[in-house]
Amino acid sequence: MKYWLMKSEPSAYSIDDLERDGSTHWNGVRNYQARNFMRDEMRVGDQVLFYASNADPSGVTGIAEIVREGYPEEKEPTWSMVDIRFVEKFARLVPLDELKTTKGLEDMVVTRKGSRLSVQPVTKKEFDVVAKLGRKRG
DNA sequence: GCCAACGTTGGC
DNA sequence: GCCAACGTTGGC
Repeated sequence: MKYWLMKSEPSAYSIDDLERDGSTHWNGVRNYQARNFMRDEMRVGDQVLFYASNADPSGVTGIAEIVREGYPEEKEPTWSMVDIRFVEKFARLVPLDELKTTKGLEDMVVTRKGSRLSVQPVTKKEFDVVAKLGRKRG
Protein backbone atom coordinates (compact mmCIF):
# COMPACT_ATOMS: atom_id res chain seq x y z
CA MET A 1 0.00 0.00 0.00
CA LYS A 2 1.19 3.49 -0.84
CA TYR A 3 0.64 6.82 0.90
CA TRP A 4 0.04 10.23 -0.61
CA LEU A 5 -0.60 13.85 0.15
CA MET A 6 -3.11 15.78 -1.94
CA LYS A 7 -3.61 19.52 -1.79
CA SER A 8 -6.80 21.45 -2.15
CA GLU A 9 -7.70 25.01 -1.35
CA PRO A 10 -10.48 24.80 1.22
CA SER A 11 -12.33 27.61 -0.54
CA ALA A 12 -12.53 25.27 -3.53
CA TYR A 13 -12.91 21.90 -1.78
CA SER A 14 -12.35 21.18 1.89
CA ILE A 15 -12.32 18.08 4.09
CA ASP A 16 -15.82 19.09 5.19
CA ASP A 17 -16.95 19.03 1.57
CA LEU A 18 -15.46 15.56 1.22
CA GLU A 19 -17.14 14.38 4.40
CA ARG A 20 -20.48 15.69 3.13
CA ASP A 21 -20.03 14.14 -0.33
CA GLY A 22 -18.57 10.85 0.88
CA SER A 23 -16.45 10.58 -2.23
CA THR A 24 -15.37 12.75 -5.14
CA HIS A 25 -13.57 12.84 -8.47
CA TRP A 26 -10.11 14.32 -8.09
CA ASN A 27 -9.97 16.17 -11.40
CA GLY A 28 -8.42 19.39 -12.62
CA VAL A 29 -4.82 18.48 -11.88
CA ARG A 30 -2.70 20.18 -14.56
CA ASN A 31 0.79 19.17 -13.61
CA TYR A 32 2.51 16.27 -15.34
CA GLN A 33 4.30 14.90 -12.32
CA ALA A 34 1.12 14.96 -10.26
CA ARG A 35 -0.82 13.41 -13.12
CA ASN A 36 1.68 10.58 -13.47
CA PHE A 37 1.34 9.72 -9.80
CA MET A 38 -2.43 9.48 -10.20
CA ARG A 39 -2.36 7.71 -13.55
CA ASP A 40 0.45 5.25 -12.90
CA GLU A 41 1.02 4.71 -9.22
CA MET A 42 -2.13 5.09 -7.18
CA ARG A 43 -3.95 1.92 -6.24
CA VAL A 44 -7.32 1.30 -4.64
CA GLY A 45 -6.87 1.42 -0.90
CA ASP A 46 -3.93 3.80 -0.88
CA GLN A 47 -4.20 6.31 1.95
CA VAL A 48 -4.15 10.07 1.40
CA LEU A 49 -3.29 12.96 3.68
CA PHE A 50 -5.77 15.70 2.78
CA TYR A 51 -3.94 19.02 2.76
CA ALA A 52 -5.51 22.46 2.88
CA SER A 53 -3.41 24.90 0.86
CA ASN A 54 -3.79 28.67 0.75
CA ALA A 55 -5.53 28.38 4.09
CA ASP A 56 -5.17 30.13 7.42
CA PRO A 57 -3.16 28.25 8.41
CA SER A 58 -2.37 25.71 5.74
CA GLY A 59 -2.01 22.12 6.88
CA VAL A 60 -3.30 18.58 6.91
CA THR A 61 -6.98 18.32 7.79
CA GLY A 62 -7.75 14.64 7.47
CA ILE A 63 -7.47 11.35 5.63
CA ALA A 64 -8.94 10.06 2.38
CA GLU A 65 -8.58 6.85 0.43
CA ILE A 66 -8.25 5.96 -3.23
CA VAL A 67 -11.38 4.17 -4.45
CA ARG A 68 -10.81 4.35 -8.20
CA GLU A 69 -7.49 4.19 -9.97
CA GLY A 70 -6.31 6.67 -12.59
CA TYR A 71 -8.57 7.24 -15.58
CA PRO A 72 -8.65 9.97 -18.23
CA GLU A 73 -10.67 13.14 -17.91
CA GLU A 74 -13.57 13.12 -20.32
CA LYS A 75 -12.92 16.40 -22.09
CA GLU A 76 -9.14 16.41 -21.85
CA PRO A 77 -7.95 12.80 -21.91
CA THR A 78 -4.36 13.98 -21.65
CA TRP A 79 -5.07 14.52 -18.01
CA SER A 80 -6.01 11.91 -15.47
CA MET A 81 -8.05 11.75 -12.32
CA VAL A 82 -8.76 9.35 -9.49
CA ASP A 83 -11.71 8.97 -7.14
CA ILE A 84 -11.21 9.34 -3.41
CA ARG A 85 -13.49 8.76 -0.44
CA PHE A 86 -13.67 10.38 2.96
CA VAL A 87 -12.04 8.41 5.75
CA GLU A 88 -11.48 10.75 8.65
CA LYS A 89 -11.42 14.39 9.66
CA PHE A 90 -8.69 15.14 12.15
CA ALA A 91 -9.47 16.44 15.62
CA ARG A 92 -7.35 19.41 14.62
CA LEU A 93 -5.55 20.79 11.58
CA VAL A 94 -1.85 19.94 11.63
CA PRO A 95 -0.23 23.18 10.44
CA LEU A 96 2.62 23.31 7.96
CA ASP A 97 4.73 24.97 10.66
CA GLU A 98 4.40 21.89 12.80
CA LEU A 99 5.17 19.53 9.94
CA LYS A 100 8.38 21.46 9.38
CA THR A 101 9.53 21.11 12.96
CA THR A 102 8.36 17.58 13.74
CA LYS A 103 11.04 14.95 13.97
CA GLY A 104 10.73 12.36 11.24
CA LEU A 105 9.10 14.70 8.73
CA GLU A 106 12.28 16.45 7.56
CA ASP A 107 12.08 14.87 4.12
CA MET A 108 8.38 15.38 3.47
CA VAL A 109 7.96 17.00 0.07
CA VAL A 110 5.38 19.46 1.35
CA THR A 111 7.80 20.96 3.86
CA ARG A 112 10.34 21.79 1.19
CA LYS A 113 10.49 25.39 0.12
CA GLY A 114 8.83 26.02 -3.19
CA SER A 115 7.15 22.64 -3.39
CA ARG A 116 4.07 23.31 -5.46
CA LEU A 117 3.36 19.72 -6.34
CA SER A 118 -0.31 19.09 -5.58
CA VAL A 119 -0.03 15.30 -5.45
CA GLN A 120 2.94 13.97 -3.55
CA PRO A 121 4.11 10.61 -2.25
CA VAL A 122 4.67 10.28 1.50
CA THR A 123 6.20 7.37 3.38
CA LYS A 124 4.19 5.17 5.75
CA LYS A 125 6.24 6.54 8.60
CA GLU A 126 5.43 10.12 7.64
CA PHE A 127 1.78 9.25 7.20
CA ASP A 128 1.60 7.66 10.64
CA VAL A 129 3.36 10.56 12.34
CA VAL A 130 0.99 13.11 10.78
CA ALA A 131 -2.10 11.01 11.53
CA LYS A 132 -1.05 10.73 15.16
CA LEU A 133 -0.62 14.51 15.40
CA GLY A 134 -4.00 15.11 13.82
CA ARG A 135 -5.84 12.76 16.16
CA LYS A 136 -4.40 14.46 19.19
CA ARG A 137 -6.63 17.14 20.60
CA GLY A 138 -4.73 20.42 20.46
C1' DG B 1 -2.46 41.17 -2.04
C1' DC B 2 2.45 40.36 -2.70
C1' DC B 3 5.86 37.85 -4.68
C1' DA B 4 9.23 33.85 -4.89
C1' DA B 5 9.49 29.64 -6.92
C1' DC B 6 8.38 27.10 -9.94
C1' DG B 7 6.27 24.92 -14.79
C1' DT B 8 4.99 25.81 -19.56
C1' DT B 9 5.12 28.04 -23.97
C1' DG B 10 6.95 29.73 -28.05
C1' DG B 11 10.30 32.54 -30.82
C1' DC B 12 14.54 31.97 -32.55
C1' DG C 1 17.67 23.24 -27.62
C1' DC C 2 17.98 27.72 -25.31
C1' DC C 3 15.79 30.94 -22.63
C1' DA C 4 12.71 35.01 -21.94
C1' DA C 5 8.09 35.76 -21.14
C1' DC C 6 4.23 34.35 -19.13
C1' DG C 7 1.02 31.87 -16.02
C1' DT C 8 0.22 29.47 -11.67
C1' DT C 9 0.88 27.94 -6.95
C1' DG C 10 0.85 28.77 -2.40
C1' DG C 11 3.17 30.72 1.90
C1' DC C 12 3.03 34.73 4.18
